[in-house]
Formats: sequence, C-alpha cells, structure tokens
Amino acid sequence: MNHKVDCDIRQSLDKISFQMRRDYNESLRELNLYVGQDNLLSRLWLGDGVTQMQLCEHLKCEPPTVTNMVKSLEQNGFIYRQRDKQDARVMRIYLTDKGKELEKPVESIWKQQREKLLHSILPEERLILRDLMKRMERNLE
Amino acid sequence: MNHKVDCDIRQSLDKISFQMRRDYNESLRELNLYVGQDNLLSRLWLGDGVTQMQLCEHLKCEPPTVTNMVKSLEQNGFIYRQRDKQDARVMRIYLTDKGKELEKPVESIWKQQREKLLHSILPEERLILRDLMKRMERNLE
DNA sequence: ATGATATAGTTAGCCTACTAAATATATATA
DNA sequence: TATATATATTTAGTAGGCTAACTATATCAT
Repeated sequence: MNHKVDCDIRQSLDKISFQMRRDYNESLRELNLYVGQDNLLSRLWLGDGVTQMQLCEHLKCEPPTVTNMVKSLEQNGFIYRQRDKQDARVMRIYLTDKGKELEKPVESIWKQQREKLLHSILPEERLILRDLMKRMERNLE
Repeated sequence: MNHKVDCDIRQSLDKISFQMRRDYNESLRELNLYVGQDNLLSRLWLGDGVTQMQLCEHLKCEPPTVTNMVKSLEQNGFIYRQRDKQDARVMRIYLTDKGKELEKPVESIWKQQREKLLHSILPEERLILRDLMKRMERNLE
C-alpha cells in the first residue's frame, strides 16, 4: 500500500531528525554549547566580523533568534560584539580564542554523527540516497 | 568523493526537517495549533483519558514538556484534565469537542505535507527510500 | 505501622524559534 | 533642511525542548 510507505518515510524523517538533535545536543553540551550554536560559530570560523543580519541568513532564522544566540555565546566567552564604525546600526561579531578553539572538536562531533547515521549504508546506496534527499529538498522550496 | 556525499546527506536532512517544520507550523497556526500539539492530540484521537506519562512516551519527550503543552492546549480549550480516582498522582487528559473537531483538518495537513515532500518520487523509489530511512533510523538507536 | 523508595507531575531556569512592536541609525525625498 | 522611509537590532511575549530540584502520592520492606 502506497499510503503506508509515505507515512513510514515521513515518520522516519521525524524520528531521525529528532534523535540526531538529541545525540548531537548531548555531545555539544560537553563543549558547553547548545544545538545551533555550532552552526553560528561555523560561519565565524569561515571569517570573523560578520553582522547579525549575515548570521540570520546563514542560520535561516529571524533576527531575535540571533540576538539571543549571540547573547548566550557572548556570556559564555566564545564571541564578542563590536559596533561598526561606519554604520552605528550594525553589530559585528568576532571570535574569542575560546571560540576559535572549538572548531576542531565540533567538526569531530559532526563527523561522528555522519558516520553513525550512515553506518552500514554502502557507497552506491549513499549516492541514491543523496539524490532522493536533494529531490525532496527541492520539493519543499 | 565520499565525504562530500555524506555531508550532502546530512545537510539535506537538516534542511528538510527544518523546512517541513516551518511549512507545517504555518498550516497548523490556521487551526490555532503549534508544532507538536497535533502529535499530542493524535494520541488522544486514538483514545481519551491518557496519562501525561503516556503522552511523554508517545511524544518521546520529558515530563516538563508535556506539562507545558497540556497547559497550553487546555487554555485554548482543546483538552481538559481530570485527576485519576484510583491514583491521585496521575492526571488523565480528555478531548473537548473542539479538540475532537481538529482530527480531520490535521490529517489533511499531514497528507498535504507528505504529498509535497514526495512529489515526483516514484513508487519504486519510495520503497528504496523507506528502506534506507529505516536503516538510518536503526543506526541512531 | 513506620520508614525508605519509586512514580507522576510541577516549577524554575536555561536553550532555540517565532511574531509583533519598539528603538536607533542611515538614507532618500520633498 | 525637515520629513519620510528603509535597515539593523532589541524587547516582550509566545511556543517546544531540556535538566535539576521539588511536591505529592503509592508501594514496598523492615
């Protein structure tokens, strides 16, 4: 029955993203980070001094979310903020040494997660899976 | 390159679950529901008078989350709570008429979402996809 | 029957995430 | 130059999600 298959796919998707978030959160907590903060930092590891609007785009979330995340990361000493000299409306976000040091351990968590998720799935299958995922992604645009 | 494929899969997964949640939230708001509340209600549509612990298991979340969700749903008049006569520790959750009425529109939202997600993916492909998803699901257990 | 332990739920406080509304600064226009 | 509009961020209040600590009730064992 087609309906059943569709439901299964939808359900698995939910379970996978939920469970990944959980595992992931647990690992990040050991680094004193929360889910999502790693993604914000990853933008800064590419290059410092980014505005909050740029972080919004990168995280695909709304400005108040960035305000809160930045506040939390600043309080924990991973980043600091500086008002732009040219345009006093914008805040520029910079990494502290403590923030820079997180790059490697976070990348190792990402790698671990990918390996766990795709364990026992063969290279040919991964290609098929990627294709299907990309198509679903486009379906939602 | 294998690494790239793995990253793509992981990234697509994130984007899909993020985007689905968004779309989904938008549709549910028209029914005056928030993401996740539909899932709680779906347990009640199977049968009323469930305890909060049972809802925890169904939603796979912690007790405080259920406390809050139940409070919100109660305030909006979709459910009501009654203390168990036999065991005064447990609260039993019941649907109001307003809560019962939501079943059909919510199921229609679910169906729409599945169709959007799987649009253009052929029946054979769906079977393969389901298999791969189930395997990933098991990998995370 | 009393004391220890287990179970159900709540509260407080943190996080991401949202919308709506406010603030401050910059720029465009009359 | 004064006014209007656009942009960047913050605040307030909502939600789901978490942990840790607390309350109340039940049950089990001594």
